[in-house]
Amino acid sequence: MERKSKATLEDIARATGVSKMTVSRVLRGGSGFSGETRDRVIAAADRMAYVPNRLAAAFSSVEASTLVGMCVPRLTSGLFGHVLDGVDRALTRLGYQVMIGCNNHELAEEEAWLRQVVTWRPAGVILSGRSHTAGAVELLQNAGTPVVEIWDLTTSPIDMSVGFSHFDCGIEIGQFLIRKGRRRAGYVGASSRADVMGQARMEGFATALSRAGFPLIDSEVLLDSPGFYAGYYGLETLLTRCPDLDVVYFHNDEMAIGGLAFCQQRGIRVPEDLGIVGWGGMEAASVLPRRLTTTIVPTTLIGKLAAEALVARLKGEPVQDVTVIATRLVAGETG
Amino acid sequence: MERKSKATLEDIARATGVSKMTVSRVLRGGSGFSGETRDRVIAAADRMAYVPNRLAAAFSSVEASTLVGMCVPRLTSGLFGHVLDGVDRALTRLGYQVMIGCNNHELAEEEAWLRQVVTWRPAGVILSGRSHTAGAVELLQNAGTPVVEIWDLTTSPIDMSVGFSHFDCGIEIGQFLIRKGRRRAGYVGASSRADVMGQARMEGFATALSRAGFPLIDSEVLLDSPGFYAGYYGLETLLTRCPDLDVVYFHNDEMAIGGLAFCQQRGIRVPEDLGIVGWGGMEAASVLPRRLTTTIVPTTLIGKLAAEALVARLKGEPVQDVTVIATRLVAGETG
DNA sequence: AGATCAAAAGTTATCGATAACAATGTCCGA
DNA sequence: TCGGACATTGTTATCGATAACTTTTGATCT
Repeated sequence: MERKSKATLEDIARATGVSKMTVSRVLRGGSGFSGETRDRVIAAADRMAYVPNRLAAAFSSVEASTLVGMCVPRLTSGLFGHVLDGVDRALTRLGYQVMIGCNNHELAEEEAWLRQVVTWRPAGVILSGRSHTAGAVELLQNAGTPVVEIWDLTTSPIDMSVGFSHFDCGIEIGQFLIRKGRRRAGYVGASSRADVMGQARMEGFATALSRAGFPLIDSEVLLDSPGFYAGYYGLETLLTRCPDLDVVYFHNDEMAIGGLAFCQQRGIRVPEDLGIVGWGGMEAASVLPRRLTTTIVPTTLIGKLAAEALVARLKGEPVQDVTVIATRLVAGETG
Repeated sequence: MERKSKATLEDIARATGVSKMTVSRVLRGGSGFSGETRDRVIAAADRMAYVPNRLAAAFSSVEASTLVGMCVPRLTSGLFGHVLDGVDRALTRLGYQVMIGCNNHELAEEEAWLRQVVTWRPAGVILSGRSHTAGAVELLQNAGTPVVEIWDLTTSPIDMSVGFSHFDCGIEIGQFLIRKGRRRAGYVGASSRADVMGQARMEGFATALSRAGFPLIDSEVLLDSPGFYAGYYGLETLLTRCPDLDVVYFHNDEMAIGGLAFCQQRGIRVPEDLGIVGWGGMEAASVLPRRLTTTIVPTTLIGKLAAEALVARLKGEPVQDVTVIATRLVAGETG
């Protein structure tokens, strides 16, 4: 497979009898040329199957980059798939390209990814979470590009932040369950060391319960990926230790569905014998026989707003540093 | 936020007292320098927080690009999330960066994405599916970069292919159901116009049934995204027309689970009254009360092999053009 | 008609790296 | 001690676009 077409601005310029600067101006659609030249240039570019070289463009002028880096904790998570989709749609529409990365919930991997990404001199970067290594922060500050931290709200972002408080999600669910009369609550999670967000939800949950006078009885946090199996076996382990819990809050919906499966298996009635509460708002959850009690996170919206904030900053438009996203508690039938 | 560090090879060269070519050689880890120079250069680069400019590198020599474009039909699909993960892990490990795109199952959107991607002069491109617009194919041939088409097997790839036959998946399920004694089968799908792969599975399914003498009774293909709701309502519609079906094959697992939910709602016993069969191998499916009958696709593996094939070609190593991936029929308890 | 000014087009320098080639220097055997 | 082989280093040109500046053209107005 050999590169056939390799027309450059120069070639088009020669073919049209103008200078390559004029060609550049025409193709970027600015001003400084007559209608007649424009037509001739465009016709020539078309005929010669001209493919612009954005490498050269981005290289010659920092502002010309249309590359945005986006790093998520996991690519296989349903939630982040939607975030990514929101980002990608918005950025594609606005003429940008997305370079992805996945940090597996490890800050060090995020930094490693960033070190690669900044070599491409991206126009901006979107990160998930508000915790980063010192090296990562320094790298970004030196790069001088706009940065949006999403998902986990921070009031003192590196640059901009679009997200919500995981702690508050936990608080809200805790208060809700107390109102529903639950008194003996447990928590089942699963995460790598560095997952501060699930941790924050659990802490919010525990805080709300304590304030109400019925503290969290026990929790089981597996060092595993937070999926269906972890929910199933996590609940089993927790109930073995504390058989008399009356509600369990899970790290996410996948795990809660695993928990539901365990209950069904053991003949534990939900919600009569045990309440099951998830988090995140997974599509699957809505067609379960009983609607899952959970918190819905507007994932696509977060992605979209993050992308738009980034582009606004790039264009020099005013942007608010912190965008708070509202999550929605769905009462469901399992809590 | 201002760009602070902007050290270039030139700066390091000056600081070290060598030429920038020598610095370039050291930092790329080739040969042609003494151990002493290497240490001094590396120390200087470190001290000056040197960030290589891959834009300049890729620009000056075509081989230097470590950028790979990857286009999937949907970013929110669980299956493609895993494919993407497989690709990303493999490419990251090998020192490449991934630029993503999403075509929403529309060939025209794939071409539009490609037009943007090739301007970055990527080292290679991974596409999903084997159908592409004429413009897209021409673009790729002119670009002269390696291309891997994944997911849907083609024996005459643009360049390389890693995938499996959707038609054969349908055949296999059809034969399986006939062996199990099913005689009155239906199909429920959902897709955009251009989704040839779901179409291929249905055709394989219908072919197997016809060969056995019990042709496909009816099918319902919604113009909707192939999710839980589409499965639920698609089955409802199909059963209204043909109440006496004894098995239904769904476009994918999500839809099959929607179908299961409908059965549960209506008191239809599965698999006694009606068999429910999915496709794809969704994690969630494995913790359902009854294990879903489905075909498991090794998504991550496909991504990994596609990435590795691409890199092998880039390094000039021998690569087989077509890699056939085995899918696995899981008998389950719902078929 | 000449002055004025804006639009249209051209010129030159530059971004930061790499390729290709040239120029040293060093060591060793003949 | 000479010369070749090889390792080390330097020089020059180049990739394709854009920024900033200059020149030309043409229209308008007094």
